[in-house]
Amino acid sequence: MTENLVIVESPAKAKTIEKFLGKDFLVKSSFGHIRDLEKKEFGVDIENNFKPNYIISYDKKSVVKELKGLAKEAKTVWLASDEDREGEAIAWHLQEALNIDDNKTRRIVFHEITKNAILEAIQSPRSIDKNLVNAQQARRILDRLVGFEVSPVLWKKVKPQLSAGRVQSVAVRLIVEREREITAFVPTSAFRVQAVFIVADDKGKLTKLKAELNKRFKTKEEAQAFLEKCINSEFEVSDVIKKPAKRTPAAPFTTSTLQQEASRKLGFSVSQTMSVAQRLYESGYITYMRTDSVNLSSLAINTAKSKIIQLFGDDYSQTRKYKTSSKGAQEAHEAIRPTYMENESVSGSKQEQRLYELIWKRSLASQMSDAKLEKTTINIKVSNASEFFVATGEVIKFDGFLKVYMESTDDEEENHGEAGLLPPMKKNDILKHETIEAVERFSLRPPRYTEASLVKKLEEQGIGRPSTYAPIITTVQNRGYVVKEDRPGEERAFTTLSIANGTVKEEVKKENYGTEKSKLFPTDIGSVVTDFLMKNFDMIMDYNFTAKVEEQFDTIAEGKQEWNKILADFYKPFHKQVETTLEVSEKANGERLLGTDEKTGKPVSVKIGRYGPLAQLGETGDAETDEKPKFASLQPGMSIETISLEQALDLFKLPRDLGDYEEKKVTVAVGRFGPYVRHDNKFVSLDKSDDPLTVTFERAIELIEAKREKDRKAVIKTFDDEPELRVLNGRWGPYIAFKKKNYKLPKGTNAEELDFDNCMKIIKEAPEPRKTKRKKK
DNA sequence: CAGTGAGCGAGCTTCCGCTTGACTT
Repeated sequence: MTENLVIVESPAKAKTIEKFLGKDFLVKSSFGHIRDLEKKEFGVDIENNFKPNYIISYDKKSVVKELKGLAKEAKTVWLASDEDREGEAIAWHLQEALNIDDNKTRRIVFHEITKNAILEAIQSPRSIDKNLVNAQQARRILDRLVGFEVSPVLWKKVKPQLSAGRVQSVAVRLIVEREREITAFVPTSAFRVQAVFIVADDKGKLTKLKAELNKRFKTKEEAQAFLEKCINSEFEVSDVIKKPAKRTPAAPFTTSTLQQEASRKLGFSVSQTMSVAQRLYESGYITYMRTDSVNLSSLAINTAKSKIIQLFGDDYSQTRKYKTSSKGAQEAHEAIRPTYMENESVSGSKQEQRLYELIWKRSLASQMSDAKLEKTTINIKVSNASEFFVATGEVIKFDGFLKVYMESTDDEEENHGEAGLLPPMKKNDILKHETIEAVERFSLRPPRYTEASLVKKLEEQGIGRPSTYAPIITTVQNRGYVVKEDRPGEERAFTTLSIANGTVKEEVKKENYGTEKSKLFPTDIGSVVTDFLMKNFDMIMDYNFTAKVEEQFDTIAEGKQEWNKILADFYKPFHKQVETTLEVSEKANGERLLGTDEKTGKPVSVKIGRYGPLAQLGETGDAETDEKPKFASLQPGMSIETISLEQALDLFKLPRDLGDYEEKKVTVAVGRFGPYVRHDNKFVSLDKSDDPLTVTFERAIELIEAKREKDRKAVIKTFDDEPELRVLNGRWGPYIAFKKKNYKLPKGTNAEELDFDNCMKIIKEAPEPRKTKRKKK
């Protein structure tokens, strides 16, 4: 029998701690929360002071059973869940669910997984902080009330199966509003003037110097006038200004900053980062990856220091303590850092190695000295004009932390990176110009969110927690509110002016802009739901709602307020909104009238239908003519908010009848899988370059014939005795098709040599397809 | 797999935060 049972949240943590504590301690894990509100019948008795009804979560039954047995045998049970609201609640639920006596329960906490921290914790146990637990219960119950009262309103007023919640609805709102800012954005253009000067040094060696004019011109005429003045101007250095500057390293990683940097530097998605980090954590290479703390243990700071001195010398070391600035941080863990700072790399997959290296560099850099720079600004006056050119350069005098790590940024500004060292120059030097060019540049619209920049925004607002950032991104996409995709950019013309042979030459060039990769776009349903919620549940949709209720939860944690009182205060006005909305609110479908079809004189509108966004031609309920309206689904990438009348009318042109081929109709249309040609009940996808609205009969036949040829090649073997049995060539190589089912060939089979008996044998021996319990759709 | 959009009614959906695997593609 073990004297001491220690329960932590994570199994990897349990393993580490067990080593520190020795044989008198058995360390087990609860795998997070073990109980939650009952889902059926709400799980909260609102009439009865919001009494929660907790049940053991389905997938925790065996864990709880095991822990219960161990707890019964142990003399002392140490509840060592995290030191935050959720951790305290886990400890309390454990005590309740495992039925542990108060006098044999000890509550302990530690912020870092080091031997000292753990031994110290064992020396100073406390009891469960019921106020903190109550703050968690209030949080949990409030989220249930919001989610389970508002979602059904959406089912009735918008569409079944939709969801709303304190976090997800606000996340969608951010994306919807950003998209509308982008739609409303009107770019302005201005002419930026850049010059390349030739500078000669003492020995007559020539170097180029790029400089930009201190002013942008609003019109082409102004830019032209300036360039004309330049033709006969002299260019003289009027100022050389040198200023020292410094840069400071960024704090070590939290979950949110790790997700951002892994996205920018390694191109990882938010969930990819988390699963790679999880593996590093389980291998013992890094500390816990779900944290909002930037704190490093003194042990880590010391090993980082000696590593830095060993690698780069004393000058590069500067120990620092970082403070968390993000709203609502609970700081139960350390920052994310290598377990052993001295390990520059670890074994594992390529991804694991790259993420580890990123974490190692960031952690090490955070304990290094500032980089010292010298910024040089050179002003060059133009004899015939009042404007002047400015060249800037930056020289690193001492690299400090930049030796290992440089943080990236999200901005899409075109000219990153300053020029490095400038050629030596002094006041009154006269410069010759190589080129002077005025280029029309357009203002930038607000950027769309990436997964990582959305996480950053949410964290800034105190919305969501490190353990939920990745799931939030998944949820809003699974609910169909948001899509992550690439979109092609558009082409636009811009004007350039340059000096050539003593005159100003004008050219019109083309550029692509607005190309998006892996960005978050709202869907129509996302926009409609957001509008509906904004109109009827402004309280929940307020960006400050979470911050406000967090303040309330804090007063509960401090013992200044009763948790049921806080909930009652919230629930009263909230529930009234629910009832009023159910009563008075119209069904929301985002309907928008686009105009009238000139041919038929009928109205054209768009809205969200049962199966998604659609365009409608004509009106319903015309009893006299008994004429039903025409419907057409919107195509991917179209939105009911931005579609034009012409685009909508185009949708009704499909399916198009192209004529007869082999006495059967050839039609072209757009289906769920894109544009296709249909002939004799067979479908052939159109090429990317084909437009279903204009594709010709000849081209359609070409596609049909190509498909036939391909199908012929797809059949490797048929059997006279059994027409339903065929050996086919598919996307993943040869396979057997038999009675509508497909069977893969055992490795090393030569498809050409298969005979009837071989095939039947493979079919017979094929493993039963496994049962799947897919939740989605 | 290449559609749908009338209307009725039964039965279902849904939240946020802690944790990992066990599942697909």
